[in-house]
Amino acid sequence: MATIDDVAKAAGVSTSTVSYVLSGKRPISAPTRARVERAIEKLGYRPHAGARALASSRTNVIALMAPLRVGVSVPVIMQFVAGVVTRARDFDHDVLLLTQDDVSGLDRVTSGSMVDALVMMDIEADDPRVPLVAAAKQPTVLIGLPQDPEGLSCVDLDFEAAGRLAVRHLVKAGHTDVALIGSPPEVLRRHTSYAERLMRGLRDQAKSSGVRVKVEACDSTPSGASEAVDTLLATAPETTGIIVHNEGALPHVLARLAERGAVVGTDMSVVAVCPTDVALSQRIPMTSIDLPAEDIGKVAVDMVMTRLEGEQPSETRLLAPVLTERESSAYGPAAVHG
Amino acid sequence: MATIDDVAKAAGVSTSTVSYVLSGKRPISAPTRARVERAIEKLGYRPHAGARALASSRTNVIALMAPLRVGVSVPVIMQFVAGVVTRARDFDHDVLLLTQDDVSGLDRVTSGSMVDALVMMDIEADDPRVPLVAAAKQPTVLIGLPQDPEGLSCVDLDFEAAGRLAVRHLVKAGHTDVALIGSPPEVLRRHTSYAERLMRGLRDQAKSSGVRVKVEACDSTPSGASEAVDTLLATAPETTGIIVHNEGALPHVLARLAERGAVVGTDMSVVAVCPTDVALSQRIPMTSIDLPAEDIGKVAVDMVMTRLEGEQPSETRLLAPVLTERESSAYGPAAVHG
DNA sequence: CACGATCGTCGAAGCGTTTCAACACGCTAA
DNA sequence: TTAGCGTGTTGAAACGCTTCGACGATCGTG
Repeated sequence: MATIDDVAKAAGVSTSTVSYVLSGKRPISAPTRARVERAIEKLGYRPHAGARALASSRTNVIALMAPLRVGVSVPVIMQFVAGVVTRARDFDHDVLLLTQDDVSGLDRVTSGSMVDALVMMDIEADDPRVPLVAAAKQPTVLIGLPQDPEGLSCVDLDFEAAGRLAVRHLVKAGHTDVALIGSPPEVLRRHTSYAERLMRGLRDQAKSSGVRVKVEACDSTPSGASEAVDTLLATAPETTGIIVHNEGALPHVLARLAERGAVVGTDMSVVAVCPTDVALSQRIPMTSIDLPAEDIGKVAVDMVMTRLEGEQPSETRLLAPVLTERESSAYGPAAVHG
Repeated sequence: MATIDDVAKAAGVSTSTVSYVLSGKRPISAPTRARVERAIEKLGYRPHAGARALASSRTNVIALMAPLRVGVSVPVIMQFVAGVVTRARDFDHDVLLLTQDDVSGLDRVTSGSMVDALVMMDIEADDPRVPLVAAAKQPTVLIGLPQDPEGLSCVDLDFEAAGRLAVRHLVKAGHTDVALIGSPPEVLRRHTSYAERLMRGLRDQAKSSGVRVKVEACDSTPSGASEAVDTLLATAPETTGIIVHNEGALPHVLARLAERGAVVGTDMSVVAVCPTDVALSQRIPMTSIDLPAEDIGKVAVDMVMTRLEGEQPSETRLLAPVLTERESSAYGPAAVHG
């Protein structure tokens, strides 16, 4: 491999000049720049990442810690990841992938100066990783909201607003008895904050709109979904509007409703909280509140880069929810009869 | 951050001694080792990754190029990725994530010495990336089979054997008219080799078993699946055994079959080629040929590590398919009537 | 016309490791 | 007694880059 010295020799300049051509940190005359660039081209020169990291204490790599196995809906994760990776490239950074359970990886990549910054997904209310990265010298952005962000930046969909929005939509359509089919019990047990935030918004809005609301946890399996639907229909038979916040269970919820003879879009309005493409790939196009996973990933990178260049203060950004009406929701009984 | 010199000073030895304690490349007496280890502990010392890479030309990072967006079933991709990442950790390596479309990333990470080796997923028959990595100094393992591996190692499920196995299973159950609902047209157009290999095995076995076989491409959408089922039932109404090799379409294929009045497991036998957990999360547990994505990812890392330590020759490993009988396949007409 | 800025370039000192050659020491063997 | 050997340790030279301070040349300004 050619080194910067080779390039300098070939171009008839000093190594520092080559370095400044590359980094643009000092003015270089046009002819010199041209000669250097030609030499780089000819030799196929690439700076050695390690050497660069050593000299500049910048790696141009960010770490992304993602839940690679557990229940959390896989397509959603992929979209986050895709957003992070593509946006990172826009900033000329690469992405080192860490798994959620590899907690020691945090120390490894931060203390070892392997990365310039971190992005962590799927944050729990009392996440043990938060204090670790808060102590690191690298800036970190959390996707999700911990109880105590400890000066870290956070970004997420505003699930509380999403809960309110979903209920308002159903109320406006005349429904008076609504329900949530939500996350799996283990997610709730971990106090993953998005689940709780959605419920809070839901309940607030239901209260102020004067409608009844029933909440069911739901495993992301066919049987889990069936069970949730069955108990819902048994314990709150007057329900005509359902909010589903569980991508994995969604198809099975719809299937079970069909089996039970409820026609979604007519007898029963269903609003999903999920990425748009998931909403569109169901048996009928779902009215949904978009979970803009890829955007969130991108915003996370934007935030991390901002903190990397200036000593910006930390911030929390909650993206406003957007509801798109499709074929799974319709006017409910009160509106019909009223 | 503490450096190796700080450790050396604290332990009262030279820096090289500390280095040898860390790497184990030279014998160190027990007492010295103990002193050094204590110093490391006390100072919370971590070697600087960049410095290490510069001096040793080893980064302890491997690159993984994964298709982060397109049609290929997302859960399957995740399993590959999970397999690669966890196995890499077993070898004390981290994973740098590249997206499939970022072809220039290959040159960046190889020429820039950012990684020790590469793993590339979703290889097409005439993949433009193959010559690139073949020219790199880092060893590479391909998940999938290109037309010309150019001395690179490959690993994949033996899809040809899987095709034969699926047909044999259906034939043994008495079916005489079988069909494949396969990959989306765009996958076929790209000549992604697994699709073609499965079809080859399928046709071979059908021929030698004397059964008829019909092949339908299929988009991974509800409508695509419905269409495929409809044309199949229209053009080959005598079909009683279906092989589905399309994770995304699978649920919709089953749904459409149900709508059309075909009872899967009784009127119609269906064999899926997909990861076990996908097979199990359908409306009924599917008879399936497992696509051991996580294992394949792990094997890929094993192979890449082998090539990293010795100058092993390249090899191609095709994993033998395993069929597990569940509730979606049953004895067909010939067996029943015969 | 002399003065200080500004521009473009250079030399050299790091950055924190690994690793090679060398050496000190205590043995054994001759 | 000495040569030779293995064991454990060391000093110093890379590794390839960035960046600081310095310097000559060119410029505008009073």
